[in-house]
Amino acid sequence: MSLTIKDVAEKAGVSVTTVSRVLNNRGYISNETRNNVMKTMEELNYTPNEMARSFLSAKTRFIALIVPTTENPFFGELTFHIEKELAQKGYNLFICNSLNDVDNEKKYLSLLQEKRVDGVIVGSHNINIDEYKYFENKIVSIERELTEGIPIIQSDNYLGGKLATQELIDKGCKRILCIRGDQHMTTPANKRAIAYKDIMEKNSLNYSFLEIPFQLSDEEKQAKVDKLFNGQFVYDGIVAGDDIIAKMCMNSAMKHEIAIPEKLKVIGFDGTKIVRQLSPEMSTIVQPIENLAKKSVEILLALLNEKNVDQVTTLPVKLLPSVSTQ
Amino acid sequence: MSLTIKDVAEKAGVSVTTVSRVLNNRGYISNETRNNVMKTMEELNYTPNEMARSFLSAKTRFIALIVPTTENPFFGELTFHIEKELAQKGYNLFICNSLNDVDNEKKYLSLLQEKRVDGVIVGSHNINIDEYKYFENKIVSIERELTEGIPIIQSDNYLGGKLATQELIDKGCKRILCIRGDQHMTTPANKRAIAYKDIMEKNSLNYSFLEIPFQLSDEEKQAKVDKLFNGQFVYDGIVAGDDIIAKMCMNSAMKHEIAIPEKLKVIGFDGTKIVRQLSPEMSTIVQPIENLAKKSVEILLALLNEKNVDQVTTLPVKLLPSVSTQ
DNA sequence: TTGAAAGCGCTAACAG
DNA sequence: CTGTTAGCGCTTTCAA
Repeated sequence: MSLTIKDVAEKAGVSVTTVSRVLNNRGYISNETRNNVMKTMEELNYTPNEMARSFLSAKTRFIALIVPTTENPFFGELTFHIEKELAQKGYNLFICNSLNDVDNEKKYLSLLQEKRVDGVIVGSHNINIDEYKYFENKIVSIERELTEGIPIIQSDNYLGGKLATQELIDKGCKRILCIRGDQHMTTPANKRAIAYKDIMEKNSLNYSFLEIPFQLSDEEKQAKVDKLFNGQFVYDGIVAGDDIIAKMCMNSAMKHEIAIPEKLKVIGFDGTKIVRQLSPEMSTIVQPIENLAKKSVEILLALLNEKNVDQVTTLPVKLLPSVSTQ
Repeated sequence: MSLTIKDVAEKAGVSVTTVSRVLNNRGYISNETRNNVMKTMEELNYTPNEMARSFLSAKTRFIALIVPTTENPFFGELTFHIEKELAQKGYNLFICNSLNDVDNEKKYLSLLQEKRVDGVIVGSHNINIDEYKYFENKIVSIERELTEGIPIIQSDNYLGGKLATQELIDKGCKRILCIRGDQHMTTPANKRAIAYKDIMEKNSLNYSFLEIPFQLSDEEKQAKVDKLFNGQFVYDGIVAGDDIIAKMCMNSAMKHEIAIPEKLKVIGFDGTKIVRQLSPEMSTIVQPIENLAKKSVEILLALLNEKNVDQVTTLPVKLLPSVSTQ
C-alpha cells in the first residue's frame, strides 16, 4: 500500500507527531527538523491520506450536487460553475443525477449521509422527500422550494415571465400561448406562468396554458408539441417553458409552414451558452447561471460556517431578443 | 455528532462486532439478535459512517472524471452517462473540470491521490503530465493517448473523418476545408484530419486545413472563423472540428450571404443530443457518447478488479446527414 | 521544541 | 453464535 506518516517518521528519525506538525504547519518546530521532514516526504514521495484526515476531522470537503441530469445544458452549465467555485474554495464536487426520480433521489440522500458529505446543493425537482431534514443547515436549493429553513437561490422568475410575455405583446402578438411545467409542483418557475397571466390580463388578452412537465422525456415533450401544431393552431405567440421546448415549437412550426417570426413568434427560457451559440435566432430569457452557482456555493459555505444567511436570494434575468420575436 | 456503531451496540445490549455483523451481513448471527439490532438501528436512525469504512478498507468507491469542462455538451453528456453507469455499479462520481489547463490538471491529480479515489477516467486534453503514472492500473482515458499502459476508449475518428469528407464529396463539393484541432497534440481526433486528407487525395482534390485548437475560448474560435469568412472565401465545403465550430461557420456564412447548402455545405462532429435538438438542420458525425461512457466504466472497473482489459477500444461513429449538406 | 499515547468508527482475526 | 482486542492513518492532548 501507499506510505504512511509512520514511514516518513521512521525514515526521518522523528516521531509521527512531528511529521504531523510539519504537515499541518502547526505548533513549534525547529527549522532544521522541518526541513529534514520535508525532504524525507519528498524523497519518499509521500502523499497524506485525506481519507484518514477526513475520518478524524469528520469533514470530507465533499459537496454533493443533486440535479435531474447534467445532460440538460442548464444543469450542465450550472454544474460546471459550481464545481469551479467549489474547487476554488477547497471543496470537491460529488455529482448526483436524480433523473427526476423520487427513489433515485432518496437513494442518493441516504448515500450522502453515509458518505458524510459536508453539504448539499439541490437543483432537482422532487417533492415530499422527508430525508432532506437530515441535512439541516448544510443544504441549499437552487430554484426549488424544499422545506422551511432551507435557503433558496433562484432566478427572478416572475420578471422572466413578464419580460417574455411583454416582448411578444410589444411585437404585436395577440393570441399567446404559455407552455408551462407541471402546475402541481410548487417550483419558483411557476411564477413565470403567473406573470404571463398577469400581463395578459393587464393587456386585456386571453391567456391559455399548455402543460409540459419538465420530467417528461424529450420524445414525450416532442409529442405534446406536435399535437399542439397538428390540431387547429390558433396562436401567434408562444412563451415556452425552456429553450428546448421553444426550439421544438419552432421546428414544428416550420414543418407546418408557419413562418417565424411573421406568423408566429416564440420565446424561450434559460439562455444557456450552448443555446445562444447553436440557436442565435431564438429569443430567450437568460438565467444568471454563473451567479446562481456562485451564490449557492457562497451561501452553502456560509451556512457550514454557522453564519446567518438569507433565506431567499433572487437574481435578475435578462431578455435576449432575437429573430424569433422580431 | 452522529451516532456510532457503539451507540447501537449499547442500546441493543450487544457488542459492536455483532452490530458490524448485521451491518455487513457477514458471519453467523441468530435471527433474534439480528432483528433486535436492526430494530435498534431503525429506532436510533443510525447511518453507518462510510468514511470510517473507506478508511479501513482503503476503498472510497469514488471515481474521478477529469474533463475540460462539463459546460461543453459533449462532456456534459459524457458526464451524465458515466455518473449513471457508475451509480449503478455502486460507485460515485467526483467531477474535475481541468479547463484544459495543465496546472489545474496537476492540482487535481495530486488531490485525487490525497483523496484516495479508487479510479480515474480522463477525458481531458493535456499532455506531458507525469503524475498520471501514480494512477497506474486505476485509470482509463477517453479519446486521449496518455501514456503506454493506460487503456484508451475512443471513437473511430478515422471513420468519422472519412464519412464527413465523403458526404461532402458525394454532394458535389470540390474545395473542401478541414477545420482541425491543434495538430501538435497527439489526440485520436487527429485521425479525422488524416482521413480527410486521404479521401481528398483519393479523389484528386486539393486539401487544406485551418487549425482551431479546442482549448481556445469561444470568442477566440469565433474570431478565427470570422477571419476565415472575412478573407477571400474560396470553399464550397467545410469539415468542422466539432458541431459548435460548424455552427459558427454556418452563422458566419449566413452573415456573408453565402447560402447553405447551395453555396457551401458544412458538416460537424459530435452529434450531441442538444445539438441534434437545437440544430437539426446540421449534418454531423455522431459520436457514441453513451457507449464511450459505458465502455470506460466497464474497463475501469475491470482494471480495478485486476482483470485483463483491452488496451484500445474503438467504437463506431455514424453519419447524420441533414440540410447543411443537402 | 519534541514525543508518547489515546482515540476517531469500523472491521477482522481470534477466542470462547 | 457472540465478544474481546487490535489496528487502519492521522491529529491532539498531555508530558517531558
